[in-house]
Amino acid sequence: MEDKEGVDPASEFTSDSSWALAGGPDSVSDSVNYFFDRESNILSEFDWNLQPDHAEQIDRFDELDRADTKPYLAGSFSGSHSCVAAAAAACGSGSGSGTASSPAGGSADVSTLIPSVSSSSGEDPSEKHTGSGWKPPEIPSKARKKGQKRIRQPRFAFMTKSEVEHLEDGYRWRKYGQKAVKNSPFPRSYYRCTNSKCTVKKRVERSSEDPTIVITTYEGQHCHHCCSNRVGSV
DNA sequence: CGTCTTTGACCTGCGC
DNA sequence: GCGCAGGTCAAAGACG
Repeated sequence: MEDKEGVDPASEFTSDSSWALAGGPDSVSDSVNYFFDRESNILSEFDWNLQPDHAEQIDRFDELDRADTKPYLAGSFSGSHSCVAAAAAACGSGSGSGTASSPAGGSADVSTLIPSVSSSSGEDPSEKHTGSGWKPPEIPSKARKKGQKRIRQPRFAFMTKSEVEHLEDGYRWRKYGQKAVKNSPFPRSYYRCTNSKCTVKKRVERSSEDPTIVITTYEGQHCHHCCSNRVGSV
């Protein structure tokens, strides 16, 4: 896994069956594109200091889990849930990393940000929890995992040119796992929002081709106010 | 003392 | 059905 280099994680996003390049007319609807047209604005409204001028330096990649979710994506973006997903993504992006112990805050040199959005299933995000954030009253976690299908929440990924992996975004995150990923010498870190009621998760990994690029993927939506869990206001 | 990171094991999904 | 890879859990240790 770790000795297989040559494939950029970003490529996996687009080549993998569960990750499709969005933004194209044959992959998503106009409504989705509409959203993508505005995504940078959305991010800009948060803490991320997006620099559109640099956005073209790196291929944008979006995450769409399944073909059958596209209709949902399209419809939702023009509806209400889409806004939730979008806002969640933006919220996550504008709040994401920044673990209390992360030094990223000041040294991160964010020169490039390519936001992307994805939606996995059309189910209620509030029901999609496999982590400690959601604990069924009587079903053991393991039993639940066996009997309940894992459902992905809307995801939002973007690449950042930074020397540090953990970019300060205002929210507090707790690392719950790290795995070596195939085709990449760099491990992937898994973070979860420290807010016990929040289901947002984040994955952080470096591009194998360009170690200076950090790929951050947010999944889910903050169930609390974007500012309620921030590390130091603003 | 509380919070967070680390790390190995386990589980699930997916392709062959 | 099997094997691989990704994702999550949970115990233990470290740190402030």
